[in-house]
Amino acid sequence: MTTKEKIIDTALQLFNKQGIDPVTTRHIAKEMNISHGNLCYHYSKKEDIIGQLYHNLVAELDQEIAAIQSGVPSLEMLMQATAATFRIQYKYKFILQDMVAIMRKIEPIGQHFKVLYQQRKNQFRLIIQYLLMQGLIESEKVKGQYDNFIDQFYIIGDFWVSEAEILFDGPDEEKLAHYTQLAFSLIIPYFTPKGLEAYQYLQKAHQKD
Amino acid sequence: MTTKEKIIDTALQLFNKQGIDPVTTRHIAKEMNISHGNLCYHYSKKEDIIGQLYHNLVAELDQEIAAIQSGVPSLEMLMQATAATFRIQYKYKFILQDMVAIMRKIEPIGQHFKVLYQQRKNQFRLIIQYLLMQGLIESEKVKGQYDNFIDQFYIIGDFWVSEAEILFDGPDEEKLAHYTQLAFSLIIPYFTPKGLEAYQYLQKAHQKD
DNA sequence: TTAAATTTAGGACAAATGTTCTAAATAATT
DNA sequence: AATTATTTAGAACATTTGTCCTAAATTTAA
Repeated sequence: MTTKEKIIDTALQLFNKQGIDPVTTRHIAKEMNISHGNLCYHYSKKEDIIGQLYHNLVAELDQEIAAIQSGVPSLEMLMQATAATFRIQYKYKFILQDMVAIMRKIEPIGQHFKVLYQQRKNQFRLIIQYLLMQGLIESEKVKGQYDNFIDQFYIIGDFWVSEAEILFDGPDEEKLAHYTQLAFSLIIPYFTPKGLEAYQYLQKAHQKD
Repeated sequence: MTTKEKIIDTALQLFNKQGIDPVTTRHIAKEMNISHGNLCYHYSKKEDIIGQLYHNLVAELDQEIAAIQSGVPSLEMLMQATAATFRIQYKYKFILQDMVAIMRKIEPIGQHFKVLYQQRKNQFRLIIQYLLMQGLIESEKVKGQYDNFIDQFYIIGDFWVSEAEILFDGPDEEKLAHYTQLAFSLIIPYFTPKGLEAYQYLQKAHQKD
């Protein structure tokens, strides 16, 4: 691993543990036993490190989603995509926990996130349409209901890490499983009997892993 | 207004606009045209100011909720409580936007929030029971469904301000109305036909205001 | 009115932070 | 083997921040 990579790695650990505010470039350098000057040679500003980490987060998400979406859309695909997304988000949890502060400090990230959000929303719309066509979820009781649903899903998807940091005591794997299930269960009340059956089947299959 | 009150007032404005990190005690003092020494006489530490503001948030929430809950439980009550809560949360939005950072910086707040969360959850459980008894919402399709629902509701309730800061362009009142509706609409898929009717009636009544 | 308490202004000081610079050490290239 | 480029360490510097102190000004109480 190059020094540059190790800086990113160490910074991620420290940011995740303490948040961006109390972690300085000097702390990162000390943690990995290199000089402060050396660290500044690679990343002269803390913002550059955060920017790189945000870039890595997005890259990992893109890669994972692309891999999953290469298959046929299905309920299982949605579950897998959710689980994969949550796992990656948790890996970079400081970004979501300090989201507003980061967006204010580094404007381009805020802009990018906005675009990304629209893309994700459109992707989700396609999946909803698929689930409707397959008769797995009911048609809208109220106009715009599924648009609301998507917004709700993404708020929880972006901020469960913050809520978990404050409220959840327990190992990371349990935390991840709990909140993945919590978010995904948003869809349950929309299921048709057929959809519910498919969901419960997948749940059982997943528990065997 | 005493100097002490004005400090709290000014700090709230600055924190809401810029977040806690970039706002220093000197900025607050300068903003209100008093000396830095004077400000430190009243609040020697930034944490004390944040603590006071958190205290005020909780006090306002308690007061509002108590007033609303003095009446008979109803769907309208739940809507009013949601709207009132969201309004107060938005007034102190920096607390929710910088939640994780604040909890880490000031541990007692984190502890208090945990307790508060359990209280709110229990209150909500009572309301759910009431709505069930009145036949306004369906009984659980899946065990633990309404517990999940409450958790989902509170994640959105706590973090819509963060999402809105990044994604929503528009005046505060619209923002507030949009996210209040978004959170409340979580309950729609659980409505019985009777519940849906009651909801739509209340929606219309509310739009006339 | 006088004495005491409170409030205010301004400065002092150490510690921390972001940033830049220089020179040594190491690696790569010719 | 020589030289060029890259990487590293360490120091230096201005700024900022939290904290404390003193003395003046103002208000309150006796």
